[in-house]
Amino acid sequence: MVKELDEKTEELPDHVGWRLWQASRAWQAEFAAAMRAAGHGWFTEARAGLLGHIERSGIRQSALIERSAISKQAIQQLLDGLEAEGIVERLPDPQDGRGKLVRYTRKGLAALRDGDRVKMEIERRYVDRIGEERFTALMGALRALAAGKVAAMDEDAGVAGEVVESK
Amino acid sequence: MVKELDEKTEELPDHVGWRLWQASRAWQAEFAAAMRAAGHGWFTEARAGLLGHIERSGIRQSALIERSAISKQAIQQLLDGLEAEGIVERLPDPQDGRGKLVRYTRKGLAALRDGDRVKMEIERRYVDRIGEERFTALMGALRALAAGKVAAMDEDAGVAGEVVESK
DNA sequence: CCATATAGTCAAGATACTTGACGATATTCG
DNA sequence: CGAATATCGTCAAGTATCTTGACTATATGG
Repeated sequence: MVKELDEKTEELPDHVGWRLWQASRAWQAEFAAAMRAAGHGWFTEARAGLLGHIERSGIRQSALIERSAISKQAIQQLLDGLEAEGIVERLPDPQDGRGKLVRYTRKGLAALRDGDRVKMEIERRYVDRIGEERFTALMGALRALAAGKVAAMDEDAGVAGEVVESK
Repeated sequence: MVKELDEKTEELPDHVGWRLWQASRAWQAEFAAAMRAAGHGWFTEARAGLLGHIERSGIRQSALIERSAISKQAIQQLLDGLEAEGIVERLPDPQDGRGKLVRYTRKGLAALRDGDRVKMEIERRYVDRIGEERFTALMGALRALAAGKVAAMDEDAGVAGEVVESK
């Protein structure tokens, strides 16, 4: 089944961008597969990213928009989908007649717990695979990279909107 | 303009999947921006990913499909776009009446050179940012992860093109 | 009260994929 | 040889994600 690429020794990419992409895709595929296996078939990457920004206690939709680097319309569409799946619900904000509160349903909270568990399992597998030391180095480098990216800005708050991104 | 997120100290994601995604996206954005700045306005992330698999000497479309983890139809659509932009051209394969050869045009080769230069520049910036040692550790860990993935999954023939090289 | 900003929605479209169906060519094998 | 089968590329249609523009409803600050 495996192709005999060896015969030609193709030079496949090995620069940092490719490696990051490759690793990121692999993680996402593993996570999504595990979530689907856990019965959360509605799970997608974009939704995962959004859910990561919704606190257990709920959040105002406008606040959600601020911290997710994508357009409010995109978020709305994602929320529409999640609401239809019964993961979150939207209630009117008693504090503001314009606003809405986004909250997990019970089903959503269960999914959240499974998500945390799956993440830990994947992380454990990663450590098994490459060793604790290497894994720590990986995380350190990735964190440093992320921090360095915003080193230009001192304001911690200003950073949040940018770094948080949608995922 | 700056939001006061500090007051709540939101716990932003910090697991390995998030970090990988974040780093991958940042790299791609940086690369695409630099390419567009270099006059290659047709450049997008998806196209970049595909172009990375096309050798200077050209490649059979079917071979391209094998090593790109997406469907052949998606690749075809990307190639359609690249062909329309004049980056690649498709010629009939003299060896196989069904097949086609995908080759860079002169314009495509120029873009490729710029791409290599940009990659090196980004890598240099990364090293400046987090230090040579950390960067080396990052690459080592990512390579190890990719290599370990092959051993871990065997039902993954579909992405053979992606992982085979890791040995 | 009025001007303006904010919260959310609706609509349309672009990009990057997917699956399914299909015709044309190659290969294998009775 | 010729028929079954596999491969190569294409066409068509649909999904997921994200965009911009236009709009309504509510809030806020002179």
